[in-house]
Amino acid sequence: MRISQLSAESGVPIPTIKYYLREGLLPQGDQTAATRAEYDQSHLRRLRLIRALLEVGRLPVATIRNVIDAVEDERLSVHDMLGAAHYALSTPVEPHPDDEDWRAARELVDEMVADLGWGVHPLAPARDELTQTVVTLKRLGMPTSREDLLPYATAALDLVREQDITKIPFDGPRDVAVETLVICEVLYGKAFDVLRRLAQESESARILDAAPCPEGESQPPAPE
Amino acid sequence: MRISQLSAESGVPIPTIKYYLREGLLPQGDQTAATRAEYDQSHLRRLRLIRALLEVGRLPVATIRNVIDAVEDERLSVHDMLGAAHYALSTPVEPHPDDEDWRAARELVDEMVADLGWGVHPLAPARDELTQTVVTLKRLGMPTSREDLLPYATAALDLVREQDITKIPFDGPRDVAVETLVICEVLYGKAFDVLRRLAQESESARILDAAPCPEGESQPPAPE
DNA sequence: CCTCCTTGGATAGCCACACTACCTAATAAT
DNA sequence: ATTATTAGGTAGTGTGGCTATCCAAGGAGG
Repeated sequence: MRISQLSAESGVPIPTIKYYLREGLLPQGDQTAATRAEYDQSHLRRLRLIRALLEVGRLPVATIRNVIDAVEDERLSVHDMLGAAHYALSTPVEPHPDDEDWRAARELVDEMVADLGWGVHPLAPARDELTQTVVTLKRLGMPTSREDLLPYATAALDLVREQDITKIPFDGPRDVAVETLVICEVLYGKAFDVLRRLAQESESARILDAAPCPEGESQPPAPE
Repeated sequence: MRISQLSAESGVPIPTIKYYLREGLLPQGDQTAATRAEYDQSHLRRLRLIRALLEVGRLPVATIRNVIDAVEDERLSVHDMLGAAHYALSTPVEPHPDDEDWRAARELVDEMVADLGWGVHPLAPARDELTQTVVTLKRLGMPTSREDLLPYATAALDLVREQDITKIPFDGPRDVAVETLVICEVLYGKAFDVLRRLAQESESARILDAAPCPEGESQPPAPE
């Protein structure tokens, strides 16, 4: 398959594909001559993954490249490869260990993870991310205790255990395993996020409809 | 409080504050003279909210303005105001009703929402967002059925019912209600997202440690 | 063999976004 | 009177994700 076909089947313009090639998101095609390269289904698949992470997951290109680099680093065990993918997926946050709020929040996070018995790397960047979120909540006047966070943690664990993790083929080829993991994290993450918004709309409507506006016809969301 | 104090207390540079004022994210201060305006705690509070939505929630400035416009539109009932906030928080997605995959996915979404008995507006943009996600999952070779989605939906509803919604003061002043709702959606949403990643790391480590690498010392996430 | 089209490769430009710098005139504080 | 600060405005900056243009090398049809 040549680049024009790749473009036609994926819906991604040729210059954009070239850009992804330059950026290392897409592996080079099989170059048959100076001005001819052959692409295959794996490229199409990769391209679709890239677009999904960009458009649905809103991940920056640099993040996607980090994930891909981890997949293609043959020296890594599957375990470390998945770890690298997890690391790449988290938004880096610089810690403020000298800030009192930060230290308290970090302690809360670490204690909760420990109490739950989660086997998470002590330097996992997700710990910093969660810490940052807890600090921000405090600054916004909604201080968060372990009791506030625990229901979210157990719900997350349930979903991961019973849904996400069962979908990941740990014994298959390594690239498929990471790809599935990333898809689960990003796309099912998005799905959950949207479902949460839907549930919140439904619940707040339910509560307010105890005393609704006279002719309960709420105006539809005006398009812009 | 003058602008310099506002800047000092929030950590936001003065030019950025001016930018937010221009963009309508921050209400004008109480202008006491041509070159003097007074700001108060509400401005500080709003400023912190803006930064939280920008930095933790990664919401675009335009989205934040939409939320704020809804709050400040006195004509809206609390119900409609919350609806507007929900609408503003969703990423717009243009529907493709002529696409076969899209129609099937949309049907799946609508049926699921109906079966759950959720009182969601039929034109709610979140329906489109979820549809888009389901379509993308299919394109990536992970077709999604209602059974796949349901556990996420019920978990979302549980969390909203027992955590988020209980935090929202529906009977208080309207701005506080929306503000709390937005904080819940964005910040607790972020917290859940991170917790999910932590849970996933923990679970995949647990599975792979059945047959780990010889000296199970996984390398820490290399800092860049 | 000649012509034309596509491709790979490279450079430079574009646009949106979130700021950031600079300027001016008015004023408050000293 | 002098100095510092402010509101208000315009213009510039840096980053990110493309997009446009150019060029030379093939390959395919005639």
